[in-house]
Amino acid sequence: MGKDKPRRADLIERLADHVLAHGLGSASLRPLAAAVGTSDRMLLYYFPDKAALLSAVLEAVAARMTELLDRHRVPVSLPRADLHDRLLPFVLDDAVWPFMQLWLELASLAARGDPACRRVGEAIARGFLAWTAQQLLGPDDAARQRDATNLLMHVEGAVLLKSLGLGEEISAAIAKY
Amino acid sequence: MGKDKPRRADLIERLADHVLAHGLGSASLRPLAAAVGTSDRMLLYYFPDKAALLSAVLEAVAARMTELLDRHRVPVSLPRADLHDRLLPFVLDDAVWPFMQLWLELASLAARGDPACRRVGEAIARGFLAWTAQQLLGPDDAARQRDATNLLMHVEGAVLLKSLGLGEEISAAIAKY
DNA sequence: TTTGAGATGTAGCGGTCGCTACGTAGCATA
DNA sequence: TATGCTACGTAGCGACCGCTACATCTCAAA
Repeated sequence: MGKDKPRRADLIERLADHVLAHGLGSASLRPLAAAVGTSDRMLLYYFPDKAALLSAVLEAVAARMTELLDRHRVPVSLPRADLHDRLLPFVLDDAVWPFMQLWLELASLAARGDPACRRVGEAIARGFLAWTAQQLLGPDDAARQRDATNLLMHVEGAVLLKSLGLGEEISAAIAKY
Repeated sequence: MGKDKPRRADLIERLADHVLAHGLGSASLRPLAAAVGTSDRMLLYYFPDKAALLSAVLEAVAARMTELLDRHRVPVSLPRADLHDRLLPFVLDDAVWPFMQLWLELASLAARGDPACRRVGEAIARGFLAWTAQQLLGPDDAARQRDATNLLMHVEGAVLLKSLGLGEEISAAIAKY
């Protein structure tokens, strides 16, 4: 092992770039292949089928998201309001926004029953939840988990509203939260 | 006027049923036509093109959503926590869930730049916001608007998390909110 | 030098997509 | 009866979809 794997891993990373930039909706084999300088024929040589390819790509995206979150971690526990004030600008930041766009698309497809999107999306969500709970001040784990869930609800509601053009209303509202 | 319009209006309502049930992702002309007992040929007879058809259908869906909200309105103003406790079960209810699925899809497409989804989605969101602010107790309009935005962020974050299978975590968390 | 396995190009299959050309029933009016 | 408009069926176009058959090329091992 370790000989032909690099080619495949390299493909996955570059495909992840394209999916983050353009979404799953325009992730057909031929455009995808063109974007990474190969052919649909070769994508189906390295992956059994399109679903397997997308699963691999989505897992790579999830890994990047985890890395982004870890880089944003602070070594101390924070009160809920303080973590909220850190987290909300993070998810609305331009650098993170492609992930949030894909995150919305995952949620939309999962809501319609797509099993792969449901699986990857739920894993990311639970990771996000654990990341949040771990940095939260609170009397016990259960309380931190509840606070983290509420915090996440608020933050991801902001993502949804921003995608619909309510960014200014969010800015006006969060100062008071 | 008023002669051939009924046929078109009837088509829109039945198409709205199908879009609510199956989403925009599977809203191709031929399946859509089959679902309402006609042909793609006739859909493009009553509508100039697919985009116009979907715009009309989405506006019909928005009208239904507005009607649903109005039926859920209470004649008194409520504190934020009380309105929250009314609103959250509403959006997570099975009868409303098809609207929320479509709502997520709209947000996802709007985030990628689809102008029709952005327009309809933003209109629904602002309607939702006004509906909420109007039922909220508060010192002035600005404060009610801020509270309504925050409440909406929380509630729509719940929609997103539920679609990914975090329904139980939400139930556990909202009791403490 | 032969051989064999991985890597790649070419071409195309059957299907769905949005959309259109064309013909023609039905029916109200002149 | 002749005309003309609305409503609709049939058939198909060109583009794209996921996927595959088949021939070939490369290059290292035997």
